Amino acid sequence: MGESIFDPSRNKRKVLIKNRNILQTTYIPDQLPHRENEINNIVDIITPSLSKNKPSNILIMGKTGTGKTAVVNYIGKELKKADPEEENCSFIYVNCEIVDNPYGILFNISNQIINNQDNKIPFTGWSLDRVYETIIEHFDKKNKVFIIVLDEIDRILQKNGDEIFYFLTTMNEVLKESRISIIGVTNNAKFMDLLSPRIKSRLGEEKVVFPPYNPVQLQDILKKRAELAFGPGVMDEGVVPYCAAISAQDSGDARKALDLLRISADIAERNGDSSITEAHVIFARNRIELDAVIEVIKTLPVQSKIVLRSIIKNHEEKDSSVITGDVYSVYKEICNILNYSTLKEKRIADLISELDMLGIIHARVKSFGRNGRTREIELNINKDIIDFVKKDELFEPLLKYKLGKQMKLL
DNA sequence: TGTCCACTGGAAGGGAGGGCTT
DNA sequence: AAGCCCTCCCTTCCAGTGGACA
Repeated sequence: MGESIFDPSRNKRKVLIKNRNILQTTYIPDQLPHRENEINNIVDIITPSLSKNKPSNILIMGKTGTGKTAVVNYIGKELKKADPEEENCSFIYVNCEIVDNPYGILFNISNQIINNQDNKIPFTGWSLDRVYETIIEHFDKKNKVFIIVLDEIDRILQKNGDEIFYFLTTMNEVLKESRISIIGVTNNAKFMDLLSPRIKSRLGEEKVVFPPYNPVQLQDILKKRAELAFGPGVMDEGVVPYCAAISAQDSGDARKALDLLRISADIAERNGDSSITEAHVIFARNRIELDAVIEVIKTLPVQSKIVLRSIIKNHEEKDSSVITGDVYSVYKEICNILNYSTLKEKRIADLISELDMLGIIHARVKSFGRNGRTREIELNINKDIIDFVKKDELFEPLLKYKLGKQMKLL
């Protein structure tokens, strides 16, 4: 019997994280420090639901990492405590970042209210009208209040307009027994302005704004979580204040602060270090930034990758401004070499805008006078990430072609 | 002062691909 | 099998535009 490769002595790692779960951003803590006002506010508004009365619709606004989602889910949990059998009200949560089309949202809602397999709505195939009517039927059967949370609600608007909101907010006029109430959650301060007037007033009956956490509050939040997640003496004193300071600088985002703490702990653990130090935090900060961008790039559709590759090529070959037209001509050549179909100019212009929104590039519209008006495109990623893009196996054929040398336009 | 460039930004529509219904 | 429906990706069309240049 030989030695197993899983020899215990090989694992010199010291366990620093007692309860990893608590540091995840999906974790709903029992207490949400510094959000008491917001919680009270919302509870006041939706309390009538416990006696089957329809609460006002609410729009929750606040920057990312200000605890909106956590608060909403916390309230959902508490609501269930107050009404365990869901006799008077049910809480439905939909994340519109994941499902961002009308059918998907209605499908998602229906899944949470229909428990009988046979009556389920299929995930595609039906007309919206039929889905809508079926949902109403099911709502009405239950005779209670449904509180529907639409998290990241602005995502729907971007792609689909506001028809779906009209659907939802006018449902009460058709419902006989039940009532529904919408809680919209958004980090887009201009969301309201983008809605048509008839929907604006319905959706925003009540507004609750979540201000960013200040450094002291952030520190407090981190400290409470850290106490639960780590054993005693595992963390240097300066770590929490440091994480808080960094995150406060980057706009008071508690999620980022928590990530920072978790990744720092991970790094320390993996290193076999016996405690978490500020050095780990610095390390973690760099890694988070890098990982986030790389993840985005990895998951880019092929055509977008080719566009990005074209932009990089342009920057390597040109001293002057890189504009949409430049990108397009290189894009076409790359497509030819790789044997991919070439999309039209308009589509590429749109893909460039998307890369801009993802933060991978900066593309701003600029007029070059007689030379027209178009986008001036800058890269917004560092050398390491550029290399990462170039090494994508998708672009392997380019190596043989000495791309650029033969390009007429460059 | 007007012209004109190289697009932008918005809208509308096609068609492939998912799947339901009859 | 034929007919619907919804979504996604893409094309086509077009009016609009900031500013260098004549």
